[in-house]
This record gives sequence, structure tokens and C-alpha cells, in this order.
Amino acid sequence: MPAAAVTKSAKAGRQKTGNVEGTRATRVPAPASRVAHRSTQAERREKAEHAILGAAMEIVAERGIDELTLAEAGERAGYSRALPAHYFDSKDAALAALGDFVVEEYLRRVQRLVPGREGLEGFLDRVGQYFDEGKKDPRVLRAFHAVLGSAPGKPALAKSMTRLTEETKKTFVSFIRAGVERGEIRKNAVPEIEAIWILAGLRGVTAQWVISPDTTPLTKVRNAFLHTIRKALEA
Amino acid sequence: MPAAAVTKSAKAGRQKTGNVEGTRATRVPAPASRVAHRSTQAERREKAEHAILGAAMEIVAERGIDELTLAEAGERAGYSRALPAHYFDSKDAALAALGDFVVEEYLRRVQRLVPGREGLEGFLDRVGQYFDEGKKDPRVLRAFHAVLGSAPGKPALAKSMTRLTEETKKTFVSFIRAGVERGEIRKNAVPEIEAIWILAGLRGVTAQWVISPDTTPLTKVRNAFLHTIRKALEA
Amino acid sequence: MPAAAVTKSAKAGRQKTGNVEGTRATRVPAPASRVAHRSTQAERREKAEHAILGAAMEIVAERGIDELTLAEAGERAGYSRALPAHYFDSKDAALAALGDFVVEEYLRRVQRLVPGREGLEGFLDRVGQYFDEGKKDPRVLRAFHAVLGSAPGKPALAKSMTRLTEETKKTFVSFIRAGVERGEIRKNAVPEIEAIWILAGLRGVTAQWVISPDTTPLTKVRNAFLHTIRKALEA
Amino acid sequence: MPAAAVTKSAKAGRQKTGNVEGTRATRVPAPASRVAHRSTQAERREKAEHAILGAAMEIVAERGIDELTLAEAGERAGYSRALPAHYFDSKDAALAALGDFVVEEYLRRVQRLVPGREGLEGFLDRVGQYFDEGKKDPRVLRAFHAVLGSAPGKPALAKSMTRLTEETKKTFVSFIRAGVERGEIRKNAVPEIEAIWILAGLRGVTAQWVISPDTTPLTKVRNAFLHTIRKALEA
DNA sequence: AATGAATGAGACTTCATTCAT
DNA sequence: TATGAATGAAGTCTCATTCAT
Repeated sequence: MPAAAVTKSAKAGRQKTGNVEGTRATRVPAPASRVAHRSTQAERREKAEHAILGAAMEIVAERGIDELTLAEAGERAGYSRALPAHYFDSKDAALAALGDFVVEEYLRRVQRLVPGREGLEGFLDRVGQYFDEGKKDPRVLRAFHAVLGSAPGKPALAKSMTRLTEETKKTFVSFIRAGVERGEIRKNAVPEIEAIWILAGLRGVTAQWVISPDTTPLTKVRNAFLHTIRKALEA
Repeated sequence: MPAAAVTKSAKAGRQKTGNVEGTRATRVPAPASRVAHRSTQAERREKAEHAILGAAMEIVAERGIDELTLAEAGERAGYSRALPAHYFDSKDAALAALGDFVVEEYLRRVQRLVPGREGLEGFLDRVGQYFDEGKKDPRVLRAFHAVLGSAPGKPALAKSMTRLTEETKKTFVSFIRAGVERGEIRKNAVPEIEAIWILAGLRGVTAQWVISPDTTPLTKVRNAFLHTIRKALEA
Repeated sequence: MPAAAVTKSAKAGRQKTGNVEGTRATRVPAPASRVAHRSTQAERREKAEHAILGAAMEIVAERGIDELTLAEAGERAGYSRALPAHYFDSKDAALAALGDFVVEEYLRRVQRLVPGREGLEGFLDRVGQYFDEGKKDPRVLRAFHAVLGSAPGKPALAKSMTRLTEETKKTFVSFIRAGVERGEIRKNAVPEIEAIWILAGLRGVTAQWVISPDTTPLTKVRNAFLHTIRKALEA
Repeated sequence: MPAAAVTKSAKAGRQKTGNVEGTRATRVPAPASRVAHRSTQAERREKAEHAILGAAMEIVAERGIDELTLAEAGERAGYSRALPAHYFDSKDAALAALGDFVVEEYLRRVQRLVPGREGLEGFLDRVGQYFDEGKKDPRVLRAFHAVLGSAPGKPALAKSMTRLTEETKKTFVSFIRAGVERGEIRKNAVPEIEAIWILAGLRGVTAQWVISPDTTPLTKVRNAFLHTIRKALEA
């Protein structure tokens, strides 16, 4: 999962986008006398930063990553033109934070766990969720693909994207491996390889839908693709 | 197939990216006395334009589309900083031309026809070619994905990309349809839907390989994906 | 009288070029805690803007309006090349502001009220002042004529010029009308018409003097023209 | 009256804009054998040059002098973008030629001699003609004022304008002087001074009409101004 | 002779960034 | 802390001009 965005306030390496089990419990307590004030300040800052990243994400979703300017993000968030530069020391740092933010938002939606089924069917449910959630909130999906598409050549973004990809592949692999152990998936499937084309198909389809929703009947394609996975993996 | 790039010199609608059956044989001969001059001038221009687009493609492949500047493209092509702007009049127009150019280059490689097999196997050969050619010339593939990734929100690029996508889908559809007629592909497959996820997988995989070749064993994934297609479609 | 120049900072409609009775006294006071800051910032900006417009006026006076570049105006004012563009957003907007500024400067000089005489003689005094002040400060006069001469076809400038012309005509008209009422000016004079040729002569003479001072004995022509007005209007 | 425009072909100082009495009779005859061809060439060139200057004048009339580009003038004249630069070696030379051309066109209209009256009335007729012809062909008048307004700071143009001004003043002076001799004009009038404000008024009025025809009732102002001249000069 | 190709200089404009309040 | 002011670096675009055909 993506590590913390690097902002000036994050000096102590705050764990911003935690793992499922991530915890913020270990924050160092401030001197007693100023606790109230401090926490108010910190909260205000956190809130402003969040708003700015949200605004940036919207801009990126609408017009692409190279139309993003710090000033516009600040203004759209309801703050000054100067604030983003004040928080994120450089544009690159801001992009890195944005990468993490988008991943976070994306995952928050996609990982609303269906407690449900296990094994192959559970995996298919999970993959199906990627389609469903993407469709439910195209803004995040658009931003995600914009970021993903700009990742090559932008180290700041590449980092988040690579991390996300590897994490997701790992998750898929363990699902597949479990399916094999349960006898639902054929033994000669190579989890690491299957995971790649499954994730690729997922992204390719949603990307295409983002570009051209009218010619991409997402639900039908989703079902066809799930069927494909089943056929390709079943024992 | 992509239509002609629109540049100022293309007043008479030069047939730049011909169809398979396209022919340049019908160029209207100029008045005799000026043939030499005209053709020389035109060639000079054509050559320069091609060089500039090639240079632009390289830059895009290396550093992404928003690192592309007209000036650098001109210089890298061995001309002046001003020439690209002189040709294309605006950056948007230049991007449009670049989109067509990249598509053209991409197709030129991918469509080296395998006279070979027909039906489902022919289709798989064809899809396999996309992987193989992409691997053979990563520069074009990188450029292609850079352009594709920037298409949303850049109408100039979206046009070429949409055209390419629709053409390719159409091609895939007719392959699948033929397979159904031959009894090799199951009757309840919906060609228009299958075509989408197949193309999406193709692009998703190559995209991922472009971003992170070390963690993406292209050949193995290619084979797994072809196997997947077979399983998903076979009667 | 010319209305306020429109610059980005002028959000609240600052009263830049006040009427005779105009007052700046009503500026809304900022929240107490920030008065110092705000006013200092605002003053800094006001000062810079004024300096830039002054520099622009000088350039225009010396070399004409189409030799004016934003960069040079910024530098000559002692700031950076980029500042003018930063203020005015576009060259057109800068020209509009310049038009207002020049008119303002021009009027400030010409309207130093002679409390003096009334009626026809008062009018002649006033017209004479146009000549006298023009001669005293040729820089402003040159700039004024440069702007005036470029007004057709430059809407940004035309606006200020038209406004000034109409205002001045109106002033002349009321002078003439008063003279008629006092019985000093012949009854069949049509104030609106006389005002036009008087203003035209005024401008035509000073324009010619600006172009070619050596062949244009301003004082003598001034007196001849005043004599002409008297003869043309007297009862 | 304006001297020859300087173009590359005008090596022998061709008398382009002659005085009333100007004559072209002294052109050196070409070698007999090539007379026909030569003259055809020369005529073609003359025609093209004329067309280009006419096109340039139109552009200037419509959009002002700094919107004039050599390329557009060439194209609008029906030739290539490169031709103007080919004829007039530099833009400055082209402007000089344009200045002469505009003056020429202007005079051609204004000097259609009214054989008519002599003395003061003849002079007034002449001045009246300036108004009348200007109104009849606003295109030329607009171009004239555009050129006149840009003359300061553009030596190339200033030359033609100064020449025209001095010539016109001279003409006016001799009219006035004649009027004095005939006893129609008061003896203490100073012809050189009166000429200046009369010309100035003329130009000022037409300038204002060009800028804002709706608020400038030209005919009425013309008549008022002629009346003014009569009153100012009459014995 | 006339035209299209190509260049170089310069203007406008946009931003990230730094500075002062 | 947060904001407006100001700068410097780039990029696009336009032209006069030169070169080649």
C-alpha cells in the first residue's frame, strides 16, 4: 500500500495511507498545555491539505495531469493561490502526494470488502468490484488513469503507481494460490503470470471506458471478462 | 485506419496514411515545366515534416507527452527551433499530427501481415503479433502508450486514438465472427464485447510492460493471455 | 472623465481617476488586525503599477505604441520583465489601462483650474490651457497623440479615447451654451457642432506640433486659433 | 509632393507620384529589340506592385499599421506571401512605399480640381473638398490617418507625411496670400500661421469622424468650419 | 521572376518558486 | 500561518528575412 505523501508537516513520517491494519495510534502526544491548540492547528492543516489534494484530483480528472497548476488547486479548494506551494515544497512533492491521494481514494472505494464468498468465486467478486466501483465514481477512475498514464517519465508518480500495481498483483496472486489449493483453479496456472493479465485487462477495460464510455458497454464487458477469467483458470 | 494528418501543406488532402489498398499512384502530375521544382520542394518539406514527427515521437517515448516542446522536436530533427510551429501552426495541431503519426508507425509494425493461418488460430497469431512487435520496438510502443494515456482531455489526441480503437475493434470483430462461422468459436460469444476485453488486455499488458519491464515477463504473459483467449472463445 | 482602469487587483472598483469631486476617503477599512499588512501590500502594488504605466507611457511617447513591449515597460520601471504581464494578464488589458492612465495624466495637467474668468473669455482661457500645458509637458502630449492615433482598430484604446472625447465635447458645449446665455456668443451657434471643430483644431495643432515642432510655431498658432474661435462665436 | 517610393526596381529614380505638372515623359527607352518584352515585364511588375500596395492600404485602413504584414499584403493582392519582401527589400522600405502610395491616393481624390472660383471662395471650396472627398472614400481616409498617426517614431512614414504637410501648407499659404492681395482677406493675417490651424482643423475633424462617425456629423461640422475660416480671415 | 522552405529574433503568456508582510 | 507580491525560466507563436528551386 502507498506510503505517506511527503509534505513539510509530515516530518515524523506520519502513516497516511495505512494498510488495512494500519494504525495512527502511535502519534507522539504534544506538550499538555497546548494540546488543544495544537490539535486544532493540525486538524486545520490536515483538512486544508485534503481539500487541496481533492481539488487537484478533480482538475486532473477533468483536464489531465499537465493542466494541473498549484495555484488553481489552491483556489478551487477555497484557499489562496499560494497555499499549495506552501504545503508541498515543490511541484514534484505535490505530485507525489497527489499520486498517493488518488491511490488512496481509489482503494478506499474498491476495497469495501464483500465479506462474502471465498476461493475463485470470491476472487471474481473482488475483480468485479473494481469494475463496479469504477463505474460508480468515474471521477476517481478518470483521475487514476490520468495519473497512471503520466507515470512513465514522472518519477514522483511512478512510485505510487508501481507500489499500487505490485500490491494489487500480490493480492491477486494470493487469491489465485488459494484457489489452486482449494482445487478450484487448475494446478498448472502460474499465479504471478495470471495476475498480470487479469490486472491488465481490468485496467485496459476501465481505461477504454473512461475515454469512450459510449462505445464501451462496461457491464457487459465486465461480465464477459469475469467469464473469461473463470474459463482460463478453472480446474 | 487513421486519416491524414492535417498540416498547412496538406491543402490537397494528401493521402498520408493509406488504407491497405491505398495507393499513391494517382498523384496529379504538375504542369511539365515545373515538375522538377515542385517535387523537390515538396519532398524537402515532406522529409522535414517526417523527421520532426519522428523526433517528437522519440521525445514522447522517453519523457512523456507533456515534456514535448515544439522547439526541441525541431532541433532534434536537425532543423531550427521554429520549424515545427511553422508547419503545424499550433501545438494542438502538432499533437494531432503526432497522434496520427504514432498510430501510423504502430500499425505499420503490427500489421505486417502473416499470410498464415485462418480462423481462431489466425486471430491468435494476429494478437500475438501485437505483443511481439511491441517488444521488438519498444520506442514506438512507449510513444503509443504515452499518447493513449494523455488522450482523455486532449481532443487533438483523442481523435486519433478513438479512430484507431474503433478500427482495431472492428478488425477483431470480423476475426471472431469468422471463427464462429467456422465453428471454432462458441456461438454465444458476442464479438463486439469480446473484442473489447481482448484489446483492453493487450493494451493493459503492454502498458504495464512499458512502465515496468522488469516485473513483467512479457512473453509468458503473452502466452497466458493467448491461452486465455482460446479458452474463453473456443466452441 | 475616464473611469477606472481595470486590473486584476481592482476587484472592488477602486476609484482611480476621480471626478473633480471624487474622493478616496471612503475606502472601506479592513479588519483592524490586518490593516497594516493590507495597506502596505496594496500600496506596494499600487506604486508598482503606477510606475509601470508611467514607463509604458514614456516608451509610447518616444517610439510609438507598437514599439511598446510589456517587458520593456517592466524593466524601465525598475521591476522585472514579467511583472506587467502578471498585472494585466494580457497586452490588450495593459493597453486599456495605459489608455486610461494617459488620459488621466493628460487631464490632470490640462484641468488645473484657472478660477478666473467666466463666459467666452473663460472658455478661451481654458482652450488656451490645452496648448500651454501641452507645450509645458510634451512627453504626455506625445503619448496622448500616439494613443489617439492608434485608437482606430484597437478597441482597448478606442474606449478611453472615445470617453475622453465625449467628455471634453460636453465640457465645451456647456461653456458655449453659457456664453450664449450671457449674450457673448451669437445665438445661432450650435454648441454641439462648434465644440467638435474646436476640439479638432486643438488636437490637430498639437498633433502637428508634436510631429514637427520646428515648423509649427505653437504659441503663434495658439493665438491665431483663439482669435479664430472668438471671431467665429462672437455675437 | 511625395517623391518616388524606393523599391528595388526603381533604380533610376522613377517619378512615381508626380506633381500636378509632373511628367513621365523622360523615361529612358529600352534597347529596341526587347522593347515589347521588357515593357510587358515592367508593366506586370508595376501592376503587381500596385496591387500589393493597395492590399496593404486596405489592411492598414481596417486594422491599423502594426497589423500589416508583408505576407498578408501579398496574399490579399492575389500573389504569394513572399512577393512583397521580394519587391521591397525590407519592411521599412515597404512602409515608405506605402506612405507614398497612400498620399498619392489621398491627393488624387482631394485634388480633382474644381476649375471654379478664385480667391477666398476658391480656397474655401478647396478646403471643403477635403471633407467631401474624405467622406466619399473613407477607406483611403482611414488609411491616411492610420499612417499619419503612426508617423512619429517611424522615419519611413514620417518622411511622406512631412512632405505632404509642407506641400499642403504651402498651397494654403498661396491661396491665402492671393486672398489678401485681392482684398478679401484681412491684411494682418499671417498666411503661414493661418494655414497651420486650418490644416489642423481639417485633419482633426476628419480624424474624429474616422474614429467615431456616429457622433461626428461631418457635413455640419464641415460647414461650421468653413464659416469659421471665413470669419477668421475676412477683411 | 517568383515562390515555397527555412531560420532567428522577439513578443506574449504561464507557472513554479521565492520574498515580504 | 497564510497570503499577496514579484521574479525567472520556458514555451508558443508570429514575422521579417534569407535561401533554394
